Amino acid sequence: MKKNTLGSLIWLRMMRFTHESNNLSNEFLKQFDLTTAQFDVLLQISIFEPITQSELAEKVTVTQGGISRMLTRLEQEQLIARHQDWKTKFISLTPKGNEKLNNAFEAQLAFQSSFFDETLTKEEQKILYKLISRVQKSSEQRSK
Amino acid sequence: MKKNTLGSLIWLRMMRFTHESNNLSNEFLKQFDLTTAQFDVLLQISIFEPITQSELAEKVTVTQGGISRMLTRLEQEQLIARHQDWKTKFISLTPKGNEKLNNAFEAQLAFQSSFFDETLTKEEQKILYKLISRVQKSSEQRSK
DNA sequence: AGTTATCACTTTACTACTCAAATGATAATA
DNA sequence: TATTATCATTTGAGTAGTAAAGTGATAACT
Repeated sequence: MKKNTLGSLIWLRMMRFTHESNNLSNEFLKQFDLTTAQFDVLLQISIFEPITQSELAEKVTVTQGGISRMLTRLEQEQLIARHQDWKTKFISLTPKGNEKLNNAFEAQLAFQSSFFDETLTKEEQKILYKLISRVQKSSEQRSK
Repeated sequence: MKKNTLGSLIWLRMMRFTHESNNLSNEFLKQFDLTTAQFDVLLQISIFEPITQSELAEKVTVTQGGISRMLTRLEQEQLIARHQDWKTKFISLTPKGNEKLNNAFEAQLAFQSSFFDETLTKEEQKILYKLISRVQKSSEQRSK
């Protein structure tokens, strides 16, 4: 019988949770005709616009190529605009994109929160946030 | 300025962390010629063998179709065997698969653990495990 | 006995990602 | 002014996942 470490158990639970909740979130966002990834990207743009593609790629942990294709789709749907300045393309939300994000925003945040509100007290959530933040920041460092 | 909820902040951190650490893990497992998903599947098989494909699919949160392809690949590399009994295929590790898993096992668990050992005390890890377990179990319920 | 239902698994068509080579606009150099 | 370098973005080829239709072996009716 193989012996697990505490860390590996945490790792497994987190992987399962993010996978399951990502699926549920995709299902949920269908009503707004969005995917979880698209919501994430639109939200980041709304916070940081105007932002370049490479900066955006880094924020959402997708490769350059991935972002390029993703934005092409979002541009086709007229949710974002790319304004080229020399070699850099600055991304911003169109009014339509902004409206779509605003429509989905509250519902999606409530949806995300529900996973934690259902099972944890406010105090526990604060603790969880502190712990996971430390872990995430250190893995972010490692990724470079 | 949009207002985040605590839950949505936790959600984002977790998504980022699992994505980053999954990438790092894939990189790490290259030395064993495995992906994170394959390691996960081989480990589940070693624990539950003989196991059917649908049971396995549920354990690793991949669809039936996904598992079917994945196992076809693993079978081609002779890491697993499928033994058909009526309509059900029972999956088990081959000696080669078992050896490969054993080779990678300790290193991979140490690797997974390192994310938490680096930043959290043993006590904090226990707390994190308890909290994330509760959250994951409830999302698992919802997935059905 | 012949038809229909069931059920685990496979396959098709599609999507979205990856890496790495190509593109294209400008800057720097000769 | 022609050539080369730079660098953000795009694109080509490949991989791995999904949903849903298809397959095939057996069970269960009529």
